[in-house]
Amino acid sequence: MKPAREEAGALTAHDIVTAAAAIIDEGGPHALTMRRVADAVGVAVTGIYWHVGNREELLAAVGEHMIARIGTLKAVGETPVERIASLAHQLRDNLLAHAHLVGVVHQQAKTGSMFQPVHAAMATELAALGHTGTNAALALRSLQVHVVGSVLLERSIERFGPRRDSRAFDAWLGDRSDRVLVEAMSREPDRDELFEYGLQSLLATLAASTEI
Amino acid sequence: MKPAREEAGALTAHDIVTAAAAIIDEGGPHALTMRRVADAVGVAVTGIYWHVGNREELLAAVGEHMIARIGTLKAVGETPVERIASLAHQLRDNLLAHAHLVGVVHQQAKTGSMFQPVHAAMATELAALGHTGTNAALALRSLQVHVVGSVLLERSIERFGPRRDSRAFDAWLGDRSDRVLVEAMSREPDRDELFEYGLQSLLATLAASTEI
DNA sequence: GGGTGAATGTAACAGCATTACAGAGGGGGT
DNA sequence: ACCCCCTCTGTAATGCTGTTACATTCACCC
Repeated sequence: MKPAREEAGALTAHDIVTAAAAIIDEGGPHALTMRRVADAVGVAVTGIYWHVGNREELLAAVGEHMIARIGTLKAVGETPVERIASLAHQLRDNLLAHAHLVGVVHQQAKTGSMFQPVHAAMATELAALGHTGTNAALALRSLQVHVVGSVLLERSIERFGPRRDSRAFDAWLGDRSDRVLVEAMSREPDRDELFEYGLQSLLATLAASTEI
Repeated sequence: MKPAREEAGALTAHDIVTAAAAIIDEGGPHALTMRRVADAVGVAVTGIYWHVGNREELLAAVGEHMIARIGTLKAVGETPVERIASLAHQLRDNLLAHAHLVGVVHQQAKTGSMFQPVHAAMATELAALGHTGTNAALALRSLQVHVVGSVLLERSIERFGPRRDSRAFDAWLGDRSDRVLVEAMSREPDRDELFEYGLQSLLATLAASTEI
């Protein structure tokens, strides 16, 4: 019998992985079902198992795919601090574009691999600031925590939409005088501003400890 | 017919929620099955639905349970900065004890409610530092991002154990001279040290902007 | 006793991951 | 030409999941 999928006779594992990545991209890992992947590539479920083995292995392959897609970023700016900041921003933008896939990579404890090129680039700038060895490693990891943490936090908020918790505002009203603070906390936060604040804090301590 | 569960004739929603929280605590949200909850409290599956309605509603109730359990923390220390740091540490310890439940709360976008008491306590200290209004709100949220981000990152690492990615080390070897940095990055990070580094960075910027 | 509503159990449905098994198709050996 | 083996795909089944329609028990009130 003629196979259902007309063109491109051979079904490759790569096709499956890209289809799976697309499904996860819109709908999260929860939406990734083997049946759906099979339908997407036009094949029976068992074909998926033949090529990728498992759902877990499929997720692992999707993670590798994501890691490869990050690619190399280019540091821009005059000072080392500016260049580090530019790397962090580029990375964040890249990750936010595929926030669900970041979660997949992270759940496989492969975040380190994903960050490796950026770490290498940042290490150069850190060395210019006088940070090397374990000191530089700590700084790199702190930057990583901040970027990944921000992206992961943003992801799950998106998922549920801006469903504000009404009690928050009321509870704050029982507080003391700072009306502006209360009102600011009851609004949606500006995520870019938040990311920038933490990033600048880290960069400031880096610059400060240089001068010692 | 006599019901299977002998003691405590009345099955309350509270029993179900605590059982569900226990299941999630060891095994993550993935392990929360309606049938498993039913077995845990010694009742048929439909009993669960009668009391809590839904799996989603059950998760929401577990989230509320977790929020209530955080309780009020007590700031200790001489300076406002020390007191804020103590609050952050206490909160982190509390959350780490139930890291899976933090994920549940966060996925319901109710992290704000969970943080409300801590925010109130921190706001007092921030005011002592001269931070009020939108400025203080930004600082509070940055602290929240750091604490929650750290806990969430730690959670998924735990889940998969210390499965180091072998390529990371090899890739770094192709780099330039800093052997100490390479070796430090290939080791497991010290999470406490990492948390402290980011926290102190935030606190430093808080203290610095006071003096302006 | 009769009714009324809360609480529970039985049994079923659809969807999920996974797998045992049977084929189709092609290439190589004889 | 024939056969066999390897790669790949489909059919059908198993056991898990959430959820619900329905019947049943139990306690209380009139």
